[in-house]
Formats: sequence, structure tokens, C-alpha cells
Amino acid sequence: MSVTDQSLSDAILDATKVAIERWGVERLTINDVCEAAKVSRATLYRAFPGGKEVLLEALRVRELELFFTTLRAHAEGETTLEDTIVRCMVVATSELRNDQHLALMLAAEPGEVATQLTVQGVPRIVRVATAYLTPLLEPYLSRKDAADLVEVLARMVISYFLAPSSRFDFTNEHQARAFVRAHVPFTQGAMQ
Amino acid sequence: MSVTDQSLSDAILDATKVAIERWGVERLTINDVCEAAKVSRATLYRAFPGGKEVLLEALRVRELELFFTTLRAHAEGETTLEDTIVRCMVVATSELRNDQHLALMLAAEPGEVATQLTVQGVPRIVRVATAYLTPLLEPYLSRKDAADLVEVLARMVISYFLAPSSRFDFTNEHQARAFVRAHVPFTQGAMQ
DNA sequence: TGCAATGAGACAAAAACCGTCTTAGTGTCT
DNA sequence: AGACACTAAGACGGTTTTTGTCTCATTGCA
Repeated sequence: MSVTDQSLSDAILDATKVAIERWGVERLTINDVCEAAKVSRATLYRAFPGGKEVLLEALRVRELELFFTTLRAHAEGETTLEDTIVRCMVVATSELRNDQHLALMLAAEPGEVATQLTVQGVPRIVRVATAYLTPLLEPYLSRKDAADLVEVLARMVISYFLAPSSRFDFTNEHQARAFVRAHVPFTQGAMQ
Repeated sequence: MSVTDQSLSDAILDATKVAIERWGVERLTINDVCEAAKVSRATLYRAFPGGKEVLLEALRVRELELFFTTLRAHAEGETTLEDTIVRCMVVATSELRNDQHLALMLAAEPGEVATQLTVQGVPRIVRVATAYLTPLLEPYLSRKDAADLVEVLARMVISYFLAPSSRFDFTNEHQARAFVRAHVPFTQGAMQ
């Protein structure tokens, strides 16, 4: 039962993603999702009681966790604090640029991304980022320092993603490293 | 007045195109067009009395004529019947592949393209094609033969666009030429 | 000033959408 | 076979969107 539910919910969330990519969140309809998932409306409402809002919220949660799971996997091989941080920044920024993880995480159209991302999205992103990435830094820092650092870095990545700077392009490893050395505590050459 | 009307209508049609590219024809609303055109609803309904249907119909007409105007311009330089035919086929097929002229001409979503294109669209396309392209062939053929040939070729291009063949890819000049020589009357090597 | 064109928005009618519910069908387990 | 869980299909009333029309104030220009 639990397994069936899981795959049904997943299939519906997959379909939601597909439907959003086609119609955009604003024009998304429950029927779109049902058609994409080849599922009746009754079934969808059973899986996600509460309708569209609950569905989108579930999708956001799933995509957000997927995002940070992937990110952590990319950075797990690094062997120093600086390398770990740099890798996280590069991968996170690159993923945000290419994919539309963003639109899915935030369930907002391009125009509203900025608003949603700053006002509503950041706290949750910071929370998940802390939960997923703090362990990566614990070999090098105390738990509290690691958590504090993850939060700061998450905010940095979001800020530079929303408003790119000509000084630092975080998709470029060298520039990301230069940024880290200049501005992140606990790393070589950082301002203390 | 006439000039102003002309540029207003054109601006609205341009906006319609933009809005369709963003939302798709199915989810297109009049307000989308008004916003894209920065025009009030009253103005739009004054320019296109009858609403969405009239608007889309006007867009189809404009895009269709633009398509064949461009096509004729591409083929006007050729100096033999065969070259003219080949060029038309290559350019037409290529344009259809790349752009979404199709969606605009037919005002239909991908799923419905086939239906619309075969049942409703073909007669009109054939009519416009005949009007625009027949003159290109008149140096080589009688008016009647030219018109008949244009119709057949138009149907060929549409058919091979909808259901591509591994034998003949009309975007490839050599393959198009081979097709013409094998199957089009009045050209060298054709079956009579 | 007078005139043509436009923007803004109110308005009712039509359409789309939502969320719930019933019914009938399907497959599974005992 | 019979009970059970699950689903597709679609009817339903209520809500929101969208449509098309209309009025009125404003703008720009002769």
C-alpha cells in the first residue's frame, strides 16, 4: 500500500512537472496533470487532498530535496573545506542556471521568481540547505560553525544568482574560489 | 487613418504571436494579447471585431502570406524548372522544421497539428501556394500545368513534413532533387 | 474648439475550472 | 465465489476567468 502510494504520488508529481513545463504554473490545471499522469481526477485528489496548492507544495518539497541531494553527492568527494565550499557553489549556481529547478521549487513564473525567491523561498531553502549540507562541513568545523556557514553561503549563491556580478561568476570555479578565499571565514586568506 | 490602422493591426498581430509563443494557442487569452501589445481591450476589439477567432484568423492569413512570400523570394533566382522546384521544397521543408510558422498558421497545438493540417489546413495552403508560386513555374510550363504542379508539390511537402520518410529528406537538396527527378513530371528522368 | 482614437474599467453572459461525490469496472486475496 | 481495495469516468453545483460590449474621460491633433 505504502509502496503503491509512493509510486502513484511520484507519477503524479512527475506529471505535474511535465504539465508545468508545457503550460507554466500560472496556466496549470488539475486536468492537465490528470491527463499527463493518465489518472482520473478522483485519484489525484485522493493522493493529494487539498488540490493544486497541496500538489505544488509537495512538488516543491520533492524538487528541493532532490536538488540538495544531488548537490551533496557532487561535493562529497572533496577533501578540504575550501574545495567542498567551492564545489557546492559552482554546482548549485550552474544547476540553477541551466535547469528550471527554480521554477519548480518556487512554483512561480519568471517574472515573480525574484519576489518569491527572496521573500518566501529563502527561509525554506536555507533550512533545507542547512540540513543537507552541514554534514559535509563537519569534518572541518564545529556543528554550529558549519550550519552558520552553510546559511551564509546559501544566501550568497541565491543573491549572486538573482543579481549576477561582473566580479564573481559562481559557475566559474576560479572565480568562485577567489570569492571564497576573499570573503569566507575559515578558509585560507579570508578576512577575519 | 488607413496607415495608422495598418500599424495598429500589425502591432496587435505581433503581440498575438508573442503571446502564443509564451502561453500556447489553447491557453491564449485576449488579455494576454492586450498586455503584450500594450493596448486596451476596447482598442483590440475595435481593430478585430469578433474577438479571438477573427484575430487568430487574421494572424493565420498574415503568416501564411509571409511564408510564401519568403519562399518565392528564395526561389526566384533559380534558372531551371528543376532547380526552382527543388529550392522550393528544400526551403519550405526547412522553414517548417525550424520555426513554428506551422503553429501560427494553423493556430493549433502540436497534438492537433496533424489533424488541422490535413483536414482543414491543406486546401487553404494549396490555394495560397498556387497563387504565390505558380508564376515561378510559368516560364517553363503552361499556366494550368504550373498550377497543377504547385498543388501536387505542396501536398508532397506537407505529407513528407508530417510523416518523414527515410528515403527522402526534403531538407537535403540532393535527396529532394532525386525525388523530383524520379517522381515529378516535366523534369529530367521523371516517369511520364 | 472639435474630432477621431484610445485607455480604463464596469457589466452581464459564457466558459473554464474546482473539489466532491456517485457509479461501475477491475484486479486481488481469502 | 465473494469481499475488498482501488480506480476511471463523469455528473454536480459553486466559484473564478474570460469574453464581448458599452460608457466615459483623456489624449493628440487639425
